[in-house]
Amino acid sequence: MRQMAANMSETRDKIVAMADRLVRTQGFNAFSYKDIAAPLEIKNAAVHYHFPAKADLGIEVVEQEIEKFRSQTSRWKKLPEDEQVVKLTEVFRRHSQEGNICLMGSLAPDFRTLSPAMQAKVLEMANAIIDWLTQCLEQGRKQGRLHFKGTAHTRALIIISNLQASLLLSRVIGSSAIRDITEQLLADLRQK
Amino acid sequence: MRQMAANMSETRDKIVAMADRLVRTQGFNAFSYKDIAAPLEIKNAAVHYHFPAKADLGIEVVEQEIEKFRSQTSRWKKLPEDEQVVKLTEVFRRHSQEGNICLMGSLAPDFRTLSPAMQAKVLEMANAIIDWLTQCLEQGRKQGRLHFKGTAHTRALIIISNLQASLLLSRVIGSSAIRDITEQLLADLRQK
DNA sequence: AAATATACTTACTTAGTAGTAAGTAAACAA
DNA sequence: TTGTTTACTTACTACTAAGTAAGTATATTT
Repeated sequence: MRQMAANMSETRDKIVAMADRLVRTQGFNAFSYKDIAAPLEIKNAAVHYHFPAKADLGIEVVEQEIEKFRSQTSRWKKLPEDEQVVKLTEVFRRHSQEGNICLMGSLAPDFRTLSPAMQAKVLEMANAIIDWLTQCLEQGRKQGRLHFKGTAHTRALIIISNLQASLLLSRVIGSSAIRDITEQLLADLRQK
Repeated sequence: MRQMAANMSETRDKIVAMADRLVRTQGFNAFSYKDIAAPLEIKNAAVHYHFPAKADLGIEVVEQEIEKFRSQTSRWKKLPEDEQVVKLTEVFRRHSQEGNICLMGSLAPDFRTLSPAMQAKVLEMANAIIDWLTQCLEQGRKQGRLHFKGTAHTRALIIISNLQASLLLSRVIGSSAIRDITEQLLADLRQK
């Protein structure tokens, strides 16, 4: 009657994937271990076995997101900077199509209700994205491929804000928002 | 031992004000009726007396926000359009100083967990803000006071995204974000 | 073959949460 | 003065949440 313990932590991966989806679709405070356990056909306590506290699960989700982001951006390294920014917007558009919002947009509203350790992880994620985009914009301007006023850091904040919030807005007013916003953003950056 | 029933619905107003604060600081799904009742020194059931279900309370909070927005913007009517946009950014900066995020930023992540009636109210709020800013930008461009590429509607979406998300980002990476972002946004709009 | 570790389940506790039914003091209206 | 409405409180129900302790089948090591 017992299930195969086929290979180690297959269930663990499924739990994290489900949690990731739930954080993005529902918000961190709006899902429970039951919402993870039921569809995977395991028991509540099995989730607690892998992640004793909900914060542990949240931290893992954020950590994997940071990992994913770093590996994606490093794969774009050889592309010209304007193409790299396009890649970034495509990541967000894909999320939008799946009905997901970005982790930052989902976790920032609840930020104060998160454990200190999880807050730290979210900050780490924010900095990873901001630092990468700042670098990319700086470099792109030097190469004459991107054009914008002000510091690269402030421009990075503006662009990330746009991407993040466009996913939120899309959910309320419909998915055309993300397309319109990203297209205009790229046009702004490309024009001298 | 009973309290004065001094004037009608004084308590009701306090409940809505407290709910508004809690939605903005914690998120709609992260506060309970106890969090409202305890600091007001009333009982849980008193909140249910005024707002039978949590969604009723949420709807009232959003409705009052729409009301507040309409009355504010109508007071700016005589100002030049660029000044009106400045006023809008000031509203957001003030929220930032109080540690609040905007209602849209707080409710959009949880959107799918909200009742249909509340979803409709949130959409109404989004449209009120977008429509106003679209009009304002359109008019400002016609007057030669504001400069931007693309449609006024898309530009309105971009600016609202920025304001909204800058409050979220501020919470995670610190409050300098909102200042930097709003200043750059205004500079962009003013420059030919 | 025995001991141990892994990956769970069963069964539970504790602590909320939204929501309700019934009662009550004060204000107000007929 | 009686009746009714307003604005609550008291005391609950039904449910869900996170988290835990103890047991068990399988796999791995010794």
